[in-house]
Amino acid sequence: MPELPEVETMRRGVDCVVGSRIDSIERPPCPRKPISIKPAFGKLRRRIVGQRIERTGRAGKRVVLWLESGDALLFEPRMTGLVLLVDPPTEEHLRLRLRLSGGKTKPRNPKELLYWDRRGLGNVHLLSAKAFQQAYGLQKLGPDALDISAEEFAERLGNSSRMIKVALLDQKAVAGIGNLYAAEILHVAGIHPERQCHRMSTKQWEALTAATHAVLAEAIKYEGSTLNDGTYRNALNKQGGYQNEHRVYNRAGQACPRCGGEILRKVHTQRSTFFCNRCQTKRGAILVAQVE
DNA sequence: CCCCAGTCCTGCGGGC
DNA sequence: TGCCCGCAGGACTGGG
Repeated sequence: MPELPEVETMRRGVDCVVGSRIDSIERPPCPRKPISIKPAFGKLRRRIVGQRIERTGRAGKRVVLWLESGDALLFEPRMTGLVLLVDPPTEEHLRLRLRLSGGKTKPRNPKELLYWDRRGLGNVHLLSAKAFQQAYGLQKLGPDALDISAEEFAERLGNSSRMIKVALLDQKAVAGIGNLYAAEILHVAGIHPERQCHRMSTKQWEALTAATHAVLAEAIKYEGSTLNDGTYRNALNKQGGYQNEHRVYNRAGQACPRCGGEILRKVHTQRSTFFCNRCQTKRGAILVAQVE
């Protein structure tokens, strides 16, 4: 589930590792299939041990640690991965442990950085700066959803016949939006999820852009969404709070908080979509995006 | 190129 | 009480 707000919360949580040096990396004993690590563990270890962490970043739904060598160490949590500074939820799903030294003492001086992943769909990749550009440049990964403009949105998706809900999940078009926030964003924008991209008006692209920025910024403020399975945590193993603010996600059968209509669930490209059938209109009036 | 179905993975909850 | 199966959705692959 981690989407942009959760990954950005993780990044902010581990930002205090900047200035630290990586003393060692270990793979804790794990009875399960190991997560994907590239390059192979031994080579990755040789390239990162002894390196100072210069800064943190985010590439779509990946946390990036930039090393003094210029290499980028990427953590991609996919569904159930966590980047942590403290003890993980369970020992058995702990996949990597980086031991750190030096670095800042405020707000805290982390001694280790952990990668934990229950389902193990996530991965850890080390890329040179050049390889990073090739893999995550604007050709491969769209503009970040926090920054994208209405013009960029329209330029990248305006000719597509896809439904807007499906297109929002395309990381090449816009980076960072997943199934949960696509539903929330479209509800705030007042746009029906089945609206085809090439039928969207300029005003709708503007409403979509405003809703995207507003919903994601609000979700970051709440430190992301921890769903019923309780998996998602920030770097200090604390739950997010945005799940209590969801307008439509996982709320099929309940009343729309804006108009009182019934929230529906439909499946598009094998993913659940939640929306209000009354105030998210396929055509007609565009509602003003309102985020409290 | 564009688009979509299938795939991986684990834990949970519904049905029986 | 236990078993089975469907579902959750990140990103990638292959095929139409």
